[in-house]
Amino acid sequence: MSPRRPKDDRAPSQVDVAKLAGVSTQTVSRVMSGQGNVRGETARRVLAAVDELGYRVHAAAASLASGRTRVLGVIVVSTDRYSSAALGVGIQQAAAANGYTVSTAAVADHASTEAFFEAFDRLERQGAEGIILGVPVELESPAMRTRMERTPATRSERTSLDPDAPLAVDQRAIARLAVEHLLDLGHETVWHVSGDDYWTETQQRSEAWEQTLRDRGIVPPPVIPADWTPESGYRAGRTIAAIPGVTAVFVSSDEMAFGLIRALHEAGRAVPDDVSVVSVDDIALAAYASPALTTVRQPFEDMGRAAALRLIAQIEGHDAIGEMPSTDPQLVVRSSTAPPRA
Amino acid sequence: MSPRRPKDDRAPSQVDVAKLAGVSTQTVSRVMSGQGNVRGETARRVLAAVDELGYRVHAAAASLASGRTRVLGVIVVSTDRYSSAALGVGIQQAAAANGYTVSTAAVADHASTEAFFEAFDRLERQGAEGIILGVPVELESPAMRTRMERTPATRSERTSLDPDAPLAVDQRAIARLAVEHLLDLGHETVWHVSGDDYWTETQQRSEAWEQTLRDRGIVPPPVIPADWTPESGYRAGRTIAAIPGVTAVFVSSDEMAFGLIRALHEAGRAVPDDVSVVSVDDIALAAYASPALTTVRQPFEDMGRAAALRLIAQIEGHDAIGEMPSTDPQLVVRSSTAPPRA
DNA sequence: CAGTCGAGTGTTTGCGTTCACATTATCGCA
DNA sequence: TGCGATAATGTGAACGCAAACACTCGACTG
Repeated sequence: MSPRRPKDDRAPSQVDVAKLAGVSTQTVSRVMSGQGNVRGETARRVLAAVDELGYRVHAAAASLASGRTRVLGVIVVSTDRYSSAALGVGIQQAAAANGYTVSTAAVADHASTEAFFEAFDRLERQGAEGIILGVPVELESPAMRTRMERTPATRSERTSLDPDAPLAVDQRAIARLAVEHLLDLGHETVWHVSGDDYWTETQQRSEAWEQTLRDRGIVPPPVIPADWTPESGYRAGRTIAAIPGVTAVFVSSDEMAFGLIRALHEAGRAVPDDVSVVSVDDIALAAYASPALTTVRQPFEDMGRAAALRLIAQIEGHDAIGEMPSTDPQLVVRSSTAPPRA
Repeated sequence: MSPRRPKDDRAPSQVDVAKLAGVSTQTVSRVMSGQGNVRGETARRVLAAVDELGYRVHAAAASLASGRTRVLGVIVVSTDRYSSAALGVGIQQAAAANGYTVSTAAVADHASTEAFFEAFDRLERQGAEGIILGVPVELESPAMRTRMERTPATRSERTSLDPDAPLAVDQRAIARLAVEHLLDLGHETVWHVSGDDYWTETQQRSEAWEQTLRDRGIVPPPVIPADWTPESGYRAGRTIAAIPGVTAVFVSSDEMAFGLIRALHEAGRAVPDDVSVVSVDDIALAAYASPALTTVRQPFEDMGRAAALRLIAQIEGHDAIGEMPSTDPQLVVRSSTAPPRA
């Protein structure tokens, strides 16, 4: 049953298949790429030969001849962070569904621009026809511009290439949802633990948090900076625990919320009895925190899918592939929020 | 400053560089692949031309001519599970350090064998020179055998390519560490919430858990099955809460432990006062659970690194690249365990 | 001082495919 | 019954690079 190979141990080629099926290589090519214009009977003969020889298209050769690779590049932060993983799942799905392969390059969290470009170039050299940027990076530099001229790129959190394009997920809406929930519960003000400054999301959420407070005539307290990690959330929690009168906190990720709540508890502040906490993401563990996290869900998988579809559309020169998944943030109320103590 | 391109818009090729530098294409090739035997002065001239034209090696052409792609394939479960993400980080590192690119294919959690083979074939066609299997799969089938003859594959949890090779991380040691910790604390027996049956780890841990109990003359209670997700941990927790007299549980992942502990709390059983819990993995959030999880750490990143290095060594035909990262499991005692109530 | 070696460089060939075009079969319709 | 149109197939030439081999030249050997 093992496919018989040509005498030398080289893998069977189109020529071998053509010979066995009694057709030209061009016909084999047509059958393999499914581009029609082949009689059913002929196609069947070719397929039989393919099967017998165990032939498979040599991607490098095909790509050399056609100029296409059907490879999507992804640059991600080298981390086990939930958001990256979930984004990846969506990207993979969309890519596979459209016959693309995904090539990944990871860069350290606060990598230098050079490290980033290196990753970009590695993917480009590898033949990536488009690149999804899952890391915060300045698109306006000349170096980035020339690269993007050659190879289309898209940022996973944007709706288009244009650096001013609206975000795929409205980050301001996220902050507004969180802050208003807290305010509506009766809290007098809301403190904010932000994510890492390098990320666009961070700034947008901070601004919207501030704006929402001001809209209600509240003077915002200072932002407490952190960097997405649970450890940084813990540190922020200690800071907050030392400030008297804090009853509500908007923290920019669930992972930080875990650290924050732990620090609060250690300091004798109960959540939500003394302090209410709203975070962002709705990771799988959010529902199983103690208390279960009230959080604003970001549809990471959908974002990944959307980014991939966007890029594929651009590569192939049409406007859209199927419908873009909707990516509206959504407040999920659980047990980490409550009205302030009377 | 923008690199001048040849008149037609095609990307510059080796020929263009050769012409500009006044050498043969072969010399350009030698310079690009850094294989020496080129006079410093000549190399400099070539590099200058490369720079001026913005030339980059065309991977597909190079790979067609040389028969090498320097691509590593990875098949992972399409999930945001912590272990997969961390494994990926290690793989990326090792690959990049050795000049390899990583191509990923994701399959659903309980995908059919066909879906798996499809992913494998996609990577192979894409030119992967070796494939890391991050999913549980039967290596003994004929279909798998013929594939592995062509393309070396290794399972991320094993120490070598050999399907019977010992596990990279001693799963029995993990279970033993967990169970003995609980027993030494004074618990009379230890219940076990297992992971998904498809995974090798699951069976090994169950066996070692059982064995460790028997070695101390304890008859093991029935295993409570789960599937790695926090939800399944929660369900297992409800089951356990309904059983009187349970004081110690060994649960096969931190993520399940979150669910388990939540269910226990809801049922009025305190952790660790009423029930002690030891889990496995030591994910980033483990230290921030309430209570902080006592867990057996698995060095996922190192496992990923080791798998990649192993594969690269085999691809290149030498025995080892640098030292293999050590991958010993390690008990991390935090606050989810305590002696049984008097 | 002829012979040998090796570093540096060039020439030719082939990798396995697809593209553009040429050719041949097939069909419908007047 | 014949003619044009269209479908099915074949032919030759790239695609951009590295492998294999050939060549040149200076340095070193004995």
